[in-house]
Amino acid sequence: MPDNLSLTFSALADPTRRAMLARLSEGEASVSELAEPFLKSMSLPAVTKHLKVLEKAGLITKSKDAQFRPCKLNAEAFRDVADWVEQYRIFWEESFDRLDEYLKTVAAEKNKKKGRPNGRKK
Amino acid sequence: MPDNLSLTFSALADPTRRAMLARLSEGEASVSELAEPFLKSMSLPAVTKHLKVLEKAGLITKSKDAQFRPCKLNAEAFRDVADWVEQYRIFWEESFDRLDEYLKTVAAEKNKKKGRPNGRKK
DNA sequence: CGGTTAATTAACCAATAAGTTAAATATAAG
DNA sequence: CTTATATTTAACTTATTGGTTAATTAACCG
Repeated sequence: MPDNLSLTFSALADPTRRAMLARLSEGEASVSELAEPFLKSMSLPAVTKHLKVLEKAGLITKSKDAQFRPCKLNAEAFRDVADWVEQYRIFWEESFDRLDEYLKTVAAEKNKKKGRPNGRKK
Repeated sequence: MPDNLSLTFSALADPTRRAMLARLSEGEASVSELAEPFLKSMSLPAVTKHLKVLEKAGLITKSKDAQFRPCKLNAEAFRDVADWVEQYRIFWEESFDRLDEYLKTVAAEKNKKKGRPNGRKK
């Protein structure tokens, strides 16, 4: 049983599902509305399965309206992803001096623990 | 052949791999250094495989230093994830009025296209 | 050179994922 | 009640994933 974040990332690792999320970012949609762009390339049960994956990952919620099942985005899962990636911001924002500085601070704390790896030959 | 973002999310969908990335956020590490916390629970070849997944996803790069293969984070893939999730920010930042407003604008644009789904019974 | 350490490759296995078609369920509507 | 629409479930297939052990490659060290 994978943890939530694993479920979420796993759900996002599919372009069909990401396209469905993109569609939902423009508002609620029923299963068949969501399915419409994909029916050339996959069956309806396949769509149902994708939606189930998104639902289990907490990325969407489904409700009932007559025979329809309107879906919408669920903020929390997106926030979880955003929070996770946030901790790496320093690595992708090109401020190499700050990064370098940062890496040195962590390294310094670390060297009290075990003096092995970072002395190299050459 | 999945697209890059799919590869990346897929690589992130595993707690072992995310732990490796966390370790690398504290600085470069060789394969065996990265492996160390996991050797109780998995073999070295398993670690190699995980690293290969991270590498193919562009999340890390490997270099050579004698018989060691120091690994480090690769900013771009993280930026891709951050950029992707950014487009959903409005959904997870609790400004429901703005969200509501936003959704209405998109809906308005949309209603010129097809007048079906949003009239409801009850 | 011969041994040791670091890491990878090969061959295999079990579980999961992503799709299929056919059948079933739920609700609305005539 | 019957039919039509929306969606899901079941059963099955194929490919991929994540792990294993055994063998191999690469580079250093005495």
